[in-house]
Amino acid sequence: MARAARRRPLRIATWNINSLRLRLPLLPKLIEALQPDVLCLQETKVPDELFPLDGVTALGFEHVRFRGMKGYNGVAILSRIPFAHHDLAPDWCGRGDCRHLAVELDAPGGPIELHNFYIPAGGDVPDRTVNEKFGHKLDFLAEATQWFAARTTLSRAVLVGDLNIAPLEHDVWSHKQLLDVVSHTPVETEGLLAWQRAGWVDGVRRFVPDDEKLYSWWSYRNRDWRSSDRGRRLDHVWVTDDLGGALANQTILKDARDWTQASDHVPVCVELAL
DNA sequence: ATGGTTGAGCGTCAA
Repeated sequence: MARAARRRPLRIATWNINSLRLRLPLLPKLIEALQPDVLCLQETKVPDELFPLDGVTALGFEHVRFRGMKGYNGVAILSRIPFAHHDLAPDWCGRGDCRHLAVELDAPGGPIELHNFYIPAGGDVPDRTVNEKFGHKLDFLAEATQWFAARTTLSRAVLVGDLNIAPLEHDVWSHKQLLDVVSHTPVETEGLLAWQRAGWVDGVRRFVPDDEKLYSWWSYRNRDWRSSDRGRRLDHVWVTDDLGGALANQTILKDARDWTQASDHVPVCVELAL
């Protein structure tokens, strides 16, 4: 009798790689562990003319889109499945600073709009009157929130990236001690959750209770990141409400923090049963 | 309050 084969879930991963050229040799380890169909990178730190296209296509990602600049920022989307460009979004805060890419994935069941964000870190002082970088971060957040809110027909979308905000109490090692630390201040966490509530589901917390500690980043500035365990969950995968039922699994690849010459962020992956 | 470390690319700046 004919029985439809159960389709393998679509896996979408995100990683702040903190220099693509330096850490290209680590990508096979990520692929072995997560088997992603789509991999979104942030902080590639490579201008487009120097992007290692041959290196990523050799890993099986035939469909690649990237936007980089010299020294800082930079995002890329590497995919095993075809996609079309999605170029409706504005130049956030009018800076041309390579913090966002979007594509329309040719996914089972219909196209999926995929957004890859690298939100400004925001500097050290959480006060926009003395720290312009914090103002930029808040402006970016507000602009993105408004832009998505205006897209009243948004459906079948996935939003990933280094959002540089740990929104929940247990997304940081000490809620009380981080309330005045950039990434966990109330204006940031409330802003991020307001954006999320306007149509998105947290694809990782769907599987992990809110009262359980969960991190995706550990600073380089600790002697022993694992024993001190002063982490924050800065990297996220959100899906629109209509895809919430397709969420099948999540993985935060904590082992990656111990790889040779590791990034300070680890990959985060979500499976969608489409 | 400060410092701790890493990357880009050669000054420091950004994180």
